[in-house]
Amino acid sequence: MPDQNDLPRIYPGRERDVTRPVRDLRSELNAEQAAAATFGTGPLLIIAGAGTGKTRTLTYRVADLLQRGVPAERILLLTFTRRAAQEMLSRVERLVGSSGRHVHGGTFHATGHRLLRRFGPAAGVAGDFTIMDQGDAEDLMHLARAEHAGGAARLKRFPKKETLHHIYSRHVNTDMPIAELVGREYPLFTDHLVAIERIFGGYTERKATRNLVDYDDLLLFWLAMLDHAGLGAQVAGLYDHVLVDEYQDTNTLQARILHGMCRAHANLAVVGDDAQSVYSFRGASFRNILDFPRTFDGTTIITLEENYRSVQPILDVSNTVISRATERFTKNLWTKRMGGERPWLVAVQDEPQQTRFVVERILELHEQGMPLREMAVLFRAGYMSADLEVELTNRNIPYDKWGGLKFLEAAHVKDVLAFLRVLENPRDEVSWYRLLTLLPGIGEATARDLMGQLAARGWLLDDFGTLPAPPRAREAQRSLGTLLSRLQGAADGEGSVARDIARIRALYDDLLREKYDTPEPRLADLEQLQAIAGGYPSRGAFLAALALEPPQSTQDLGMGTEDDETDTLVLSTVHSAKGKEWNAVFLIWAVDGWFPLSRSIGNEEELEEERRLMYVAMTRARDHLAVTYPLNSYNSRRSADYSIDQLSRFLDREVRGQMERVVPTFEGLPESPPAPSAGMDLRALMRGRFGMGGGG
DNA sequence: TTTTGAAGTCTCTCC
DNA sequence: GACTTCAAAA
Repeated sequence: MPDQNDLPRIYPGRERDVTRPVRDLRSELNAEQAAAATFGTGPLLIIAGAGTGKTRTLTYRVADLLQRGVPAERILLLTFTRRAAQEMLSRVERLVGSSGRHVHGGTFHATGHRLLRRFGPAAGVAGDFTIMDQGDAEDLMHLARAEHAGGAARLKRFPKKETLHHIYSRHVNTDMPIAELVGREYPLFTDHLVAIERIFGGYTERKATRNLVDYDDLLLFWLAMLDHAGLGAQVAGLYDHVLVDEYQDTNTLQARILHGMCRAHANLAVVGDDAQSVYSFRGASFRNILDFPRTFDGTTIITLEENYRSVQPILDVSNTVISRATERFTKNLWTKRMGGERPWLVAVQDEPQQTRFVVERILELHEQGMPLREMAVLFRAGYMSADLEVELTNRNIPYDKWGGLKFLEAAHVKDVLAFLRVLENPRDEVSWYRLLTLLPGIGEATARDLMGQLAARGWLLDDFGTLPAPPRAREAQRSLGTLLSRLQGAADGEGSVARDIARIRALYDDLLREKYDTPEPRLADLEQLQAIAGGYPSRGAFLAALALEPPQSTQDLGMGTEDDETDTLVLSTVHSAKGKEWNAVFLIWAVDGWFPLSRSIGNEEELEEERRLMYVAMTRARDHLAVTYPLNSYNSRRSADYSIDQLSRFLDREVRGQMERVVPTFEGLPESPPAPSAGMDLRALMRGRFGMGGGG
């Protein structure tokens, strides 16, 4: 591992090396950071703006605790993503040496999972439960809906499984009564409240009898364990210090868990920035961070405002954008990084030109010596990078995409995993449903009927082959039955999961080839899945890891290789980019309806969240920021039309005044389609703008 | 009654 | 471009 900070390792082992002086961590931080890092005991709230050294402060606090003699395994560090946890723990390790390795760190969900595996059996939760991801949970909700909706589901205006799951999850995470939630967010469905609650009851019941656990349950059971008469004290007694990153993205359920975990000592340090709260769809509320001092008596508040990341012009624009927020609590950021380039506001004609501008500017910066890994292209939603990805591939520019549609969400990958999951948990109804409907001649109704019979017989895998399937499905049923029985008997061990997948594919690949015209990319996905599986000792370990730590990007699938070695451009949704920084950032599709997304327009709260999201996007940049907006876009709804697009409403007159307007010319590149005659001369819109400046 | 094919309807963010 | 809904076919 590269020791970038070339810091001496003070703690080679668990014992402090008394021959070396204790490192003065204060000297490496500013006054506020140092106060936070070396703060003693009791609740601590650190309000930290973008780029103010939030991670650094938290990392140093962990190091300071270790230096003060707190055993590493008595420290719990909760982060929002697994990426953040890994990064912080490796920084701690660089700072204090290998003792940092024993700090417990991870996401709330991963930590809840670990505790549930360990303590669940004592609280009546079977230890071999299967974790459902969101898609699985929605599928189970679909089954519950089919059973419990009654006549209501036949109506047009009845919530879909995704909506039901969303309502359920919000209810669980925020404590808001279902009636209030539905009334507030889905007034259309208030007539169906009784049916909705009945479905939720059925969903919960199904989870229990099928030994399934959804993401929310990982938190719910954690809280339940804390409230448990026998276990509570044991679980709460695991840690002496709890630290939480991105506190503005926690919800009330998580706050209650923290309250329970720290009830004996109140040694809870949280870091957050209300201006970067962008996960309200998950039940998070930036009010949570405001309520912190009220929830935890005697809270000390420390505010970090000096930004070490961005040059002043980038900070100016970001500050102006966020200053329009109707409610905010942190102050403006400032920096000593004076000078620097003003952010570019780039008007392009259409998507192909936007793509071309981004690619050429990236190549230009790259030729000037900036590594690709120091640049990122950000966008509001995963699908918005499609055109760019094609072009990057054509030009052989390596990139790594974060966020957006994930590998594991692809139907064919889920299909193969369903085989493994049924083997691991024969009661896993969601996976049975997938497998059964895969067979010819078996649809939803027959699948439900067969599952009913399977349940009646006690979910024995070997019974599957004897079930009365329709004649068309007989042959496929027999081969599936044989396969499952055979795999069930196979032993775990080195490479066993990859071997299982190979056997599954012997059956499944043919189905795949029949189903799709071009099965090759999907077959390649399965190839990769098989390769990843090679690194796990058992099906259970593999499945749990996939649910909680999904490969974050297409590159991550390349297995354990350190990404630092390869120079790769990052494409990312703004959400996935949070907490990261790059030398040059391109924000594409800064168009009203795209950013902010049109569905948020008209809803004040959602619009505010979009604004914060824009702020997050801009503050990722250190030296260069370019915001691009196509003047017109191909509108798929009315495919013959181009629409004239508006620049994002967040880039108002004052913001634009702080930016450098740029219109790329693309001389000698005639492939670009001419502007369509939409009744308006688009070039007229561009008139009065500056030429492409600053470029070299 | 159940499955399948075709037209129609949206399209997000993450553990 | 993926998924739901509707209508016809088995």
